[in-house]
Amino acid sequence: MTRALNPRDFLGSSDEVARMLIGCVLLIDGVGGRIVETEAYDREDPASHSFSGPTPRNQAMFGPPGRAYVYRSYGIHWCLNFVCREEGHGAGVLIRAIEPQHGVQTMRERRGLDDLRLLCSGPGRVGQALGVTRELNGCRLDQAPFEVLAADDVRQVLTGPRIGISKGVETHWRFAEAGSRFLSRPMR
DNA sequence: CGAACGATTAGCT
DNA sequence: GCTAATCGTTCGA
Repeated sequence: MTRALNPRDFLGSSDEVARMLIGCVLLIDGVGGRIVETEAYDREDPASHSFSGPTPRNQAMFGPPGRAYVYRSYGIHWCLNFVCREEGHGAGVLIRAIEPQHGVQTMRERRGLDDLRLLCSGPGRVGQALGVTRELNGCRLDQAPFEVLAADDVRQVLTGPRIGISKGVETHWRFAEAGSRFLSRPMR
């Protein structure tokens, strides 16, 4: 039996939650799979959207934990975060890569690709494959259309520097499942 | 109000 | 490896 995560599971610091999420299963309307790569962000973190305080875009990051924070990246991609820590803090975990398991055909159609390895290996790709849109911003992760299931097996988690940021480079808050073929980039 | 800049990706060299 | 695509958000004047 796999347990569904509830808001209490997201009370930890963003790096703790980001590590915990590796191996958990994320589904949106039944489509998704195993989370294999995450990154943590926090209010006291110059790389974070929340660093300069609440704005219209990042308000979900300052809302209750256990909900989604969705933002548009480079004017093109929808990226999905899980809000964590206490309400008002501004902490979150970016879902960077998933191992496709459920609704693979739907994901292939949304992505216009067949290659399993390229379906969800990057935050923008995850958004497209799982059908993430602005409407999901602020939605609870323990209610439809979301399902987040606790990891049922433990594998080694690697850490390293986050990708695509210019500040906070020294904070190694990227987490990935060791040996996964579905990472956005290999973990050194 | 204008302008710079992304928590990226795909496609080409 | 390099860069265009593409547009909402943020910040300075």
